Amino acid sequence: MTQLDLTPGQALKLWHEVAMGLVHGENRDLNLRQLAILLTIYLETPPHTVRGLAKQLNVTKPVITRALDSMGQHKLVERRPDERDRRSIVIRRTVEGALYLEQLADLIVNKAHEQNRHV
Amino acid sequence: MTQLDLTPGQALKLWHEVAMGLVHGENRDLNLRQLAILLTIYLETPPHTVRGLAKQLNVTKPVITRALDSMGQHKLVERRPDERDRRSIVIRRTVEGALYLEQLADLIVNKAHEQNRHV
DNA sequence: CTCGCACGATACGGTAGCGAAACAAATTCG
DNA sequence: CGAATTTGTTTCGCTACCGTATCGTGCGAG
Repeated sequence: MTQLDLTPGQALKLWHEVAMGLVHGENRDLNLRQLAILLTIYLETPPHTVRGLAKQLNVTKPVITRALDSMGQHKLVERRPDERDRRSIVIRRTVEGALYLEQLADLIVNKAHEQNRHV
Repeated sequence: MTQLDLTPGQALKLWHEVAMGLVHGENRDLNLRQLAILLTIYLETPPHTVRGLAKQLNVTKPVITRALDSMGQHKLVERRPDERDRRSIVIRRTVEGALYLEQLADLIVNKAHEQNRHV
């Protein structure tokens, strides 16, 4: 398995490069909180609900609702009713969301590789 | 020199962990854009001016002015007049800003090391 | 000396996000 | 059944940012 060893300097530089890449791109949506929500949905084991996400991220429920609204408009996630308990909804992944995170991963990986050349 | 090799999965997981750390912890209201500005000031070679930062980040000048306002309130950066050209100002680093980024670097490094254990 | 230009700051109108509180609907429990 | 609880949403008042346009000041060419 690839070991992940970073010096503090490398860490900041990597974060800088990626942040610059996101800012440069048309990433005008998706705030840091919303990105954290999106990543939780895609990386943690389902099912995901509003209250569950609110608890994991230590934010209030309306924050999740609003994040789902905006991310739903971009089709990055999908809301489905929970058949077992109709008070709840289940947040599901979408093809578009997976693609979006794939691009983010590529950005990070590429910036990390760039550092190897420059150092 | 430490090589920096990341799989896409590792990249997303790392970004997720760090984003969660920032969201969960006391986020200093620093926007992704503002963080990019702060990192540019600390990682790129000085001197830094409003117009220069605006160009590097591909944003308008008021964005820089406002970011300097809020970061200045937190003492993360400092404005100084440019003696050679009094129309310009020079943005300088502060002890508090360096400390803040040091903590950010630690967060990233720690999350990266945690991944080695879990994988 | 004057006029145009460059620099950073500000005004303005608009959008989006926030927390607290109130809300409707579904479930649970007495 | 009916009351209390849970779940997600909405409302309300507020703050933070944004981009465009404009301003005040300092510089510099003519």
